[in-house]
Amino acid sequence: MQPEPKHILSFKTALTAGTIRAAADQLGLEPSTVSRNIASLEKQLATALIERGRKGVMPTEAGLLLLDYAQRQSGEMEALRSQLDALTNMKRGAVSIALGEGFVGDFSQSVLAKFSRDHPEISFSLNVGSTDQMTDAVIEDRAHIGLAYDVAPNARLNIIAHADRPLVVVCQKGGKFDAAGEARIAEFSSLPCAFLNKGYGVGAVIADMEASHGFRARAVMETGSIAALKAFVRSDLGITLLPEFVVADEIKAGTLRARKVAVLNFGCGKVSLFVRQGRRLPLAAQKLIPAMSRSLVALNG
Amino acid sequence: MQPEPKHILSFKTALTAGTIRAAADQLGLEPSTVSRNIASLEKQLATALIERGRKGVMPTEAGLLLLDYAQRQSGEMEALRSQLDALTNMKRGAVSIALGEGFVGDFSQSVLAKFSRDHPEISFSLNVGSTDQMTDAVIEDRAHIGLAYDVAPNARLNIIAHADRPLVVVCQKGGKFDAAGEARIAEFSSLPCAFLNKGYGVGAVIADMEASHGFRARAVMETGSIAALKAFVRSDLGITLLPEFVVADEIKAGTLRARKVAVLNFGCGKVSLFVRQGRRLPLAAQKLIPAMSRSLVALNG
DNA sequence: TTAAGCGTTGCATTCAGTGCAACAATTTTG
DNA sequence: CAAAATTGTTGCACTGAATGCAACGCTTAA
Repeated sequence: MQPEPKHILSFKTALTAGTIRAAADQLGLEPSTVSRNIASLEKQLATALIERGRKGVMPTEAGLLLLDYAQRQSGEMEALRSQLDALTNMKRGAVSIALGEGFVGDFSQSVLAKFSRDHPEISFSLNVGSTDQMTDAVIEDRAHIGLAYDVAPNARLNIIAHADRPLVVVCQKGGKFDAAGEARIAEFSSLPCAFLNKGYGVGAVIADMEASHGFRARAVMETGSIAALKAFVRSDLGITLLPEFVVADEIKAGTLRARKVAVLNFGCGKVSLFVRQGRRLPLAAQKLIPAMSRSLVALNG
Repeated sequence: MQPEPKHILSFKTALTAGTIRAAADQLGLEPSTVSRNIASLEKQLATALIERGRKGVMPTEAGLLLLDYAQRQSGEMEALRSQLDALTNMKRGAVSIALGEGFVGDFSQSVLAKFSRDHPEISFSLNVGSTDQMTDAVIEDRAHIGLAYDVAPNARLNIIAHADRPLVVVCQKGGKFDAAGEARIAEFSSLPCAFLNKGYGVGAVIADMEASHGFRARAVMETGSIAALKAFVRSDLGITLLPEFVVADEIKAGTLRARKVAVLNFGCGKVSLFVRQGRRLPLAAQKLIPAMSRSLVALNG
């Protein structure tokens, strides 16, 4: 076992003060207490630490060694406190985010980039994958914050904010499957489609739509990669269904076109920002969440 | 103030055990105690150290920092204990002395015997061998104090005292090689000689003499044992060269004769008392050194 | 819904740590 | 030369902090 800090303090003070009584005064204790503290230390270390003389106390060699140890330990403690301070003042910190596939480009280039500029000492850990994987990561505390599409209601998750982001038909602009105006459900059965897997929220929403609207899409490709979906469309092999913000860059660049589906509430998936129910988050995460939440609400408008 | 060791132990155990209850079992405490110990730590450091979850506890970032601190501190403590052990063993158990071969009889029967009577709680460890071995032993901290013949200058050694002890010719009194008066160099070439090895200071001095005075001794025996040299002479097989004090007992008993060499500064070797440069010696060694030094100075007279 | 397991809290108890006073030993002082 | 003063230490009564016990709130698994 380690020696008691009190004992070491008594020992240290006795040596710097020169006498046990002076140390007792300085510490606001009784000489007997200081004496016993040192004696306890000596018993624990099985060594004489001070030489008791007439004019006070002097350190033995072992005492000098212990003094050195105490000083070093004190330095370690100071370092720890400063590290801890840095942590609580958010001069440092690490936030782990579970991010749905589609958010990588959009979010890391807007919210996270800005937050990172404002708080350069905070580092991020991005965990990218399907909606199911993201919720699992948050539930099992592998990530502080989750952001995913169409998160299933879950008692263990606390949905902080959400935004309606319906699915839109995405096609190559000027390609074989390009068309103007709103898309009709019939197109899904006739045109070649590429979809995300079921584990992804987008895939789950599509499966729901098939069931509720009674159609069967002509799925020629199913993948876990949004990049693969984009490549599918860019190659003019068919169409896909995605939330519009996922392909915002391409639409702006004029390479892809997004068409709303002409059915009320079609693909009414939501983007959800969530944490684990009841989890106390680090300060860095607590500050990041409002920023992400605001950005999400902005998507609603 | 430093945190209590108990608290840190509770904290550390809780994290390694995974749950507070497991830690309580392991430490033989109640879960409440462990919980409170950690809470106290958190209060003192004003930081959350663990995340309380369903399946136990997990360290926060601050917790990881504290864990690192605890581990480092534990290492410091271990180092201190080992230093203390070494110190107490030196003090009460062993002042380690590296003793040149020739000093065994003389010194262990005078200085050491007296010192041992005055300080019965101190025991000695005598490391006997050649001069080179002795200096190495001191340099590498295998011995506290070294005493040897013809120690070469060495920046890592601190020569505390030295005494001129020229070599003398030693022969069997009344034997075939006995003679009166001073010895001449020519005798070394004509008479059978036994010498110490080069590693011994005596051997090195003899080799120097051969080079500087231009003769070649008729060495019929080279050994690392002074007892063997004495036996060589006692058996009347020839002569040897040794510092006089090595054979002081035999000369006093009248069995051997020592003759000075009739050449100025011949075999002007020195006996040196030395410690490692910059070494902080245990108290016992610090007390022994003056005694040995006095004895050495007495040899000069 | 029930059961089990987690960490936490309230309360009575205990024991280690503390203060007070007296003591032995030494130096300083009258 | 002896008394006073100052040193560190020890005996004893006491206080307060740490502990154990039991109950609680909460979450998860069956």
